[in-house]
Amino acid sequence: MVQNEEARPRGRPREYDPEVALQQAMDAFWDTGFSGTSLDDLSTRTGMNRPSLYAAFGDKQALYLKTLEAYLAGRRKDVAAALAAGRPLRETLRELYETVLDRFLEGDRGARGCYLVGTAATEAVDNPEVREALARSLRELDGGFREAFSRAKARGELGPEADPEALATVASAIVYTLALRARAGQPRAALRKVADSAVQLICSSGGPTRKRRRGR
Amino acid sequence: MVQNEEARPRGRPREYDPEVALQQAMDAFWDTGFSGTSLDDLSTRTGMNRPSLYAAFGDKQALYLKTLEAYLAGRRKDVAAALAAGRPLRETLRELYETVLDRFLEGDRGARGCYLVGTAATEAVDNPEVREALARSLRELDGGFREAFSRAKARGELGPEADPEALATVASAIVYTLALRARAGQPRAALRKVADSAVQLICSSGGPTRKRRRGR
DNA sequence: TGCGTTCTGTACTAACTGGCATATAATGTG
DNA sequence: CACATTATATGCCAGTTAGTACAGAACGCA
Repeated sequence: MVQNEEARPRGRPREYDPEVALQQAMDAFWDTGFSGTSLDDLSTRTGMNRPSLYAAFGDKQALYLKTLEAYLAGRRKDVAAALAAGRPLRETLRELYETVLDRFLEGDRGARGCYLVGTAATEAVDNPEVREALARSLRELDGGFREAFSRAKARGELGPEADPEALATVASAIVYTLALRARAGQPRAALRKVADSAVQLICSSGGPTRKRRRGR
Repeated sequence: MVQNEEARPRGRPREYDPEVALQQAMDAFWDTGFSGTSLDDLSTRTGMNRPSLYAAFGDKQALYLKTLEAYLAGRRKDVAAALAAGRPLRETLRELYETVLDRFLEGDRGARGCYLVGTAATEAVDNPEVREALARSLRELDGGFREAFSRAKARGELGPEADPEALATVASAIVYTLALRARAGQPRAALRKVADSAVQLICSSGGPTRKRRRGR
């Protein structure tokens, strides 16, 4: 993955891996939010001292924005992978929500939900850059779902009256409610039930389907 | 409304109204979150100096928890009022979401969404009391919707296959997605479309209804 | 070996944080 | 009026905050 083995830099080598450190900084923000996380916390969690943090990522806000972008890139990949596979809609949705739940429930100090819902939402009123990142992320998820539902409708998995855009807003709303519920401490079984209910409602909408779901 | 005009206290009278001050403190937290709001901010917004704040509400965390409870009480009233009225389900839901949107879109510094989603969610990982308040609030909204859907099903407004619990989780998910979208800066028209889509999906679920919606 | 380069470690700053001690102002009561 | 009572106003505190200056350490290169 390193693009050039022999192009090593001149001076003293880093003692940290920038990608790992960024992930550790994200973990810190994820637990306590942007305002609630101090540079000391970040320093401890990353193992980097403050001057190194500044040299690598800029000030606290720049670091936070970088963690946001990294999170978005990761989620974008997850969602695209789940939605792109050509499996039945019902299975696709169920797997997507399960993947999302894995992410929302991990964390040493308890479930933390979605990074955006848990940290960016709070900052969004006061900070236009964070608000824009949040808005962009919402648009992306909506768009991904909308396309998936369009394709499913074209394949006959959804009835002729199904509205891909409407279904997409519901499908993404389920992601956010899972994020919130996870952060509120609801157990995985309860969250799975929420997701299954939504899948059922979505997949049986829009009138009779051209072909029944397989095995039935 | 004052319970006894002649039972006035002995010493120097207050220069603030506790209810108004609590609302102003809530506005401050609403914009910048718990950690992002300092006692100086709270002092400025309420017009009270710090010793008065402490005498009236306790420390910062106690004050925040009091604003949470006040918010919950207000929303509880809103939701109960909207869901209790014996009107058709479709109208009831539409009005409920419109009421919720009014609340989410107000604010001097831009739309702020739901107070819980915008502030309590961030604090919930680190603070068990906040997490519990958040969890309680989610349960209450779920319960309110579930009862409303049960009644609607009994009245024949929902098909026999409709699952009130499943519909309730979707209906409340819409509230949270509206909160998030509002805080991300989406305009009212977009939010209304989200709400309308969800109402349509919910109200046409569960198979054919016994009686058609009025005028049709 | 000496030198330029890049990173790390320590220590510092000025501002801000939540919280409180103390003094004073405004009321009712005797 | 003096006094108890309840509030406000000023100013202080020790701890923390984000950010940085500076010295030294670890490398490549000549």
